[in-house]
Amino acid sequence: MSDVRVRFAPSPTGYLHIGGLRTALFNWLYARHEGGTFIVRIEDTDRDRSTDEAIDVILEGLRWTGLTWDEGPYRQTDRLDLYRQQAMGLLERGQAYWCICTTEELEARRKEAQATGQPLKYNGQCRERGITTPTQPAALRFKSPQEGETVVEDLIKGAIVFDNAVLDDLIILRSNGYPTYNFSVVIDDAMMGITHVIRGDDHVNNTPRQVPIFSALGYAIPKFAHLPMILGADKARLSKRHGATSVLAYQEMGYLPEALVNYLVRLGWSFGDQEIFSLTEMVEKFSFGSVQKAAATFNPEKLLWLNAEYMKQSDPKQVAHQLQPFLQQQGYDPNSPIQPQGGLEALVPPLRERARTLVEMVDWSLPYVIEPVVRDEAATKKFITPEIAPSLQKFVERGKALEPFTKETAEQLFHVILEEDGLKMGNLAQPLRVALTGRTTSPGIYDVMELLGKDRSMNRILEALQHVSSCGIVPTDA
RNA sequence: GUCCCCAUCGUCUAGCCUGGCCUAGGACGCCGGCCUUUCAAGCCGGCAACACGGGUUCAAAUCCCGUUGGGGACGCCA
Repeated sequence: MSDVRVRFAPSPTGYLHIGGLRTALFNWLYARHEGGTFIVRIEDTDRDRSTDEAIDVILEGLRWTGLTWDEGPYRQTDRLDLYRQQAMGLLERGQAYWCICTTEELEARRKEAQATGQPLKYNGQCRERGITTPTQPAALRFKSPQEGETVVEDLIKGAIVFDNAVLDDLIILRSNGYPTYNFSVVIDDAMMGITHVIRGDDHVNNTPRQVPIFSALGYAIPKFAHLPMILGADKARLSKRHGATSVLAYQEMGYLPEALVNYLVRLGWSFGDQEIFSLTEMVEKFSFGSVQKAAATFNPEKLLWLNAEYMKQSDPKQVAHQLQPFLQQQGYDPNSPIQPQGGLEALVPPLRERARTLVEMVDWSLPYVIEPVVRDEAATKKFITPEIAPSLQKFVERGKALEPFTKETAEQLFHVILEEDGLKMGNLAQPLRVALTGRTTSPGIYDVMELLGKDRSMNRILEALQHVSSCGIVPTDA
């Protein structure tokens, strides 16, 4: 194992979203590529917005996509003493100071600065006050360097130069005693020996604020890699407005985790013209050098295509397994005798040519797993006609005697009847399809019959013929 | 407003670092055709981009500068 240590550090204020998952993925890929350690750390220092439910959901999302972690999940709220201790050290060494400006004052100043077009920067009012023992609520601020420049050597974007004059004296300890993000992240990255900070590029501007804290504390500065953002179709940062952004929502919509991950890795990373990568391949081929600098737009159509590709390439048994819970939601009972011939996995090869998600596949599956079949009225009326009824009748009579009843023997019978009755393929196939499945679209009818088996196939045709007889058009003794 | 980042088909991208092989390649989507018992799938073909302006050079998508456009950040959020 190499000494590379990376972390995914979500804040548990909501679900795991697409952007977060992509960040986690790139951390994971780099860790695995280098044989390093992937750490999960929950940044829950915002005690108003953090919830345990959110932690569960985030971890569940990570598990679903197979991004296994080696250490953690650590929680920052378990480490509060550590941050306070480090903050006090800074205070003692004169690298931090108490600030008694109230939130209201700060807010008012910000508003005014905004209105007059001034920089929205803390004015340093308390910097020289030298408050040693505050008698009112006070926050601790870090004395940021105000001269010179800070250069961040980003692994993706290259060197980024910041004039230190733009740096705020940022709050590191809130008046409630909790550390703020920019402080706890530094302490943890340092103490956990993080070697590479891989995060969204909405954090680039935080980097020059964090670097001086590492230095003030005497810690080594990690390497940074800032990933481009993922945008919605309107080019705005991906958010709820853009529809589903929760990772688990994709699970519910019937996406395969491997497909989602594959889609996400290609949002910002590429390897020549290759589109499809197994997890192993991604790990092997990943490098920061081929990570895009520009933001990417999330394209649900391409995700759909990839998902369809994965369903086609996966082991049918595996797909059937993933399909089952979705089917059960629609009333399928795995213990019922009503099963496709060959089991659920026999359904997968014909249906995956027609479905792009597991949810779509469920709809195609219904005729084979639910009795009685749901019949489309219009289709039945149109195709199950008095004219074709005798041929269907004949199909049943002879079909009953077929042994074995397979798609091959069904096909033979079909052709015999075509010839005898002088019919074209379409004349008989479409009525048969409607009789068997209740709908006008399905896999090839021989496949359908094999999936249904002899008894159910014959019964379905008979049921359909009832429709003709109940209309009183032709008598039938079926 | 200030700071930072970015810029190849509608979208994801290859090419850029190490200028000529680029008449700019692939993929999604779209359009057309083939196949065909329906719907798909599959196969074949088509439309479609180097943001703009200046340099540098024999030669620029590739290097430099500027403009424009887009994104991000500016919290006692993370």
